[in-house]
Amino acid sequence: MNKYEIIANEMRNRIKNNVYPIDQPIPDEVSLAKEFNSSRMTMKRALDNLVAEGLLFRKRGHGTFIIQSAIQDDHVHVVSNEILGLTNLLKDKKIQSKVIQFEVQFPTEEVAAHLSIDQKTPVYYVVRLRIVEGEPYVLEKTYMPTHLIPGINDDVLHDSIYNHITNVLQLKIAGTHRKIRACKSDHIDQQHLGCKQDDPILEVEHVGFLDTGIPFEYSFSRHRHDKFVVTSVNIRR
Amino acid sequence: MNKYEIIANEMRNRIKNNVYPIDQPIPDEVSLAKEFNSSRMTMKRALDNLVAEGLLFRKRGHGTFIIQSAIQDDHVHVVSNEILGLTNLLKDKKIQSKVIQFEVQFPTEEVAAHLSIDQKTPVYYVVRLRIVEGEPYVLEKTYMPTHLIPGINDDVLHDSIYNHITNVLQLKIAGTHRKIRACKSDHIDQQHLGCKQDDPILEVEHVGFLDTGIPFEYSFSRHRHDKFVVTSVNIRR
DNA sequence: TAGTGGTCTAGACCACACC
DNA sequence: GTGTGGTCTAGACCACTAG
Repeated sequence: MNKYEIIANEMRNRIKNNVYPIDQPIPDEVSLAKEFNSSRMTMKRALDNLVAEGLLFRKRGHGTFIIQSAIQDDHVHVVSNEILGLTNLLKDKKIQSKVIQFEVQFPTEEVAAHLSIDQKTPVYYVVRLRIVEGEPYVLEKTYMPTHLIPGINDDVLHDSIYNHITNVLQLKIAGTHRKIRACKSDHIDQQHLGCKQDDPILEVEHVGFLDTGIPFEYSFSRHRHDKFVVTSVNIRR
Repeated sequence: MNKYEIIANEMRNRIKNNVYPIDQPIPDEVSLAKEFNSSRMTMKRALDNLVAEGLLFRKRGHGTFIIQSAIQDDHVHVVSNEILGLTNLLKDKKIQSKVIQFEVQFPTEEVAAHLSIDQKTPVYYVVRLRIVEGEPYVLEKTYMPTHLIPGINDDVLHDSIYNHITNVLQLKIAGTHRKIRACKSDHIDQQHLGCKQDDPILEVEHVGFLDTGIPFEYSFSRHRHDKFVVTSVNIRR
């Protein structure tokens, strides 16, 4: 654990436990740096993290303040935590996967473009229903270049593609680009997610890329509207 | 303009203009710092920004690489740019506002909690249809404590509440917390957004807070599903 | 082992807000 | 003016990767 993380954790606890008055600035950076026996840059970095979390706000020339509305609800960054795949995001829950479709295709122009490949490079097309604690949770449609992610089979699909990529193939996932939108549900959604005909879907379009910068996955995750919310925090700089 | 911003801009241009081979690491931080006549920390900070934008990725012990899929589409951070309100986000477009409802209420428990006030503190309740280039764009339902945001009237509502807050009241908006979800449209959505009965809605729940850390706005923005997408980029650290 | 990015330091000066 | 956060420096050491 780095020093700035240790300091950030301590400060987060203090703030949540009301050690600092909510309507006053917290102590200035120089004093805090002295208290934590760190340089001011390191102290600042710790506070930067809490600012990014939406817990603190800075007023240049004035001080660093607690965001009142942040203390009440414990908001979670779904967006930024979900890089690791569902199996790792919901570690404590029982997750099952039902494979609905699994084939090899030549990609459409759109899929090829998002994967940075040409249309003659074959891709896996996987449709899976992810079931969390016995409840249908999300329907995932995934395209992956076969040459990048070899060895996909039923065992992998029933477990976790992400674990296969990171543990078996020893590849490293670097990040994702996402688009979030609302859609009508189609009959496949209704059949597998158990939603009604007029229930909407929260769709997350997703490009995942490896630590080489190469995209390895282009997917559409279709969520029941009543079971999935994306949260985000934005602090002005 | 700060030095790290200048450097980031230059590097962004170089990357987008293919100055650096896409499958190779870009020059190392020490060399780049020397080239830009900066310290390594400042160089790193410039690159940090490009990493946050989803343009670059770092491999510790190896180098800094270009994310291939990032160069193709010019993805925009809707989430992080929208703090300033619709009028400022879509500056070049013609925006009209139709006031559908405007009253003063005692807040429900939920609204009071999100605004950090008690249920005896009156709030404005405003429902507005925002029309962009003549097309219905979003239906906004907004709660604001009357004592924090005084002087709301029809003129303000037809222009921009955000401009009233920042220019007239001279308050400073610090940031927002958001939740994004899909909903069914109700008859009010259908009537004003011109969507069909089975069209879904992309709803953004939103708490805005001032640079004092005090929440001033709790709102629900209901978007036509075919005209609004939220994008996000996530890079693992 | 050499080279890369990650962290941390101690100090400097600047920009801004309040008195 | 005084005190705050914002930026920047020059250098150090650590952690990781590749050959």
